[in-house]
Amino acid sequence: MHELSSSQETGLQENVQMFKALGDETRLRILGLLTHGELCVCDIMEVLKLPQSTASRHLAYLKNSKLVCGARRGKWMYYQLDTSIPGDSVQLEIVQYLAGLVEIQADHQKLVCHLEKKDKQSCS
Amino acid sequence: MHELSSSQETGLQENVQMFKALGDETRLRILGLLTHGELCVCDIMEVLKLPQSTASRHLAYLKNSKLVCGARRGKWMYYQLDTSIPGDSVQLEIVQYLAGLVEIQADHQKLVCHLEKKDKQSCS
DNA sequence: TAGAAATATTGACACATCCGCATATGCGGA
DNA sequence: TCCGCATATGCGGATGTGTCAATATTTCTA
Repeated sequence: MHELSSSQETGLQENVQMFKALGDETRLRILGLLTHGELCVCDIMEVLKLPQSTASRHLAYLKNSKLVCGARRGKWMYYQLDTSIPGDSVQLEIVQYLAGLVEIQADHQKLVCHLEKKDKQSCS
Repeated sequence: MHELSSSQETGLQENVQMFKALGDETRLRILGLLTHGELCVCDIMEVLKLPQSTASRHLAYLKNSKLVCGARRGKWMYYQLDTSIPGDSVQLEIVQYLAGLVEIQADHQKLVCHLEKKDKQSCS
């Protein structure tokens, strides 16, 4: 038995950190892309036209804020929305809300094109 | 007739601005207090122990980010959660989420005490 | 074990942001 | 119209943040 009320354990500071992470256009767009599923840094770089260090930095920031998580497979780091985010959390509500924004949808379209090109290359 | 998809009109930049506003502990606590209803700057100052200019600044920031709105009545400025926030919006979800955090609930308790004291003073 | 590819980190710069004092403004009452 | 209260704003200093180039690290492969 713990406290008697309040279901969530997250403190105010962690929420501040999360919102700070959300308070940047590039990071919102990255989150939007990750709605699509697991992506590696180079996908994000190319779709959003970011220099490598910038992409990597933002992903580290998002990871630090518990919004995304990453796993290395071989040379690649694959990032995705943090798998520990519960289905009924504000975090998820926010991400789904973002996915509805036109700018994010446009990015999503670019991502689809990018992934298709990538697939074709590895096939031919 | 406007666009064919996407119900909301808010652009990415406005959302960035909103999240920036949420990325500060003091502002989150102010929003928490405003869950209680309309408050004037001095209430917020006293409950959160903030210097006047700081309180006023944060309120201006929140107003600018469309999270709160204010109206002057006499010498006092009364702030409240922006009345144009729809009932099913992310903004409201976020504010309700905040209201569940222990730190915010503690502030709320302090506010209640503060308001009681204020009432007693004007009665006696 | 050397080298190449993918990613992370560091360093420097510009710029935004927070804070609180001091001051300005808006408003009501004398 | 002058004063005082509630609030807003200008300003300077300290700190935080985003960006990108350069460099370090990790991992695979030869």
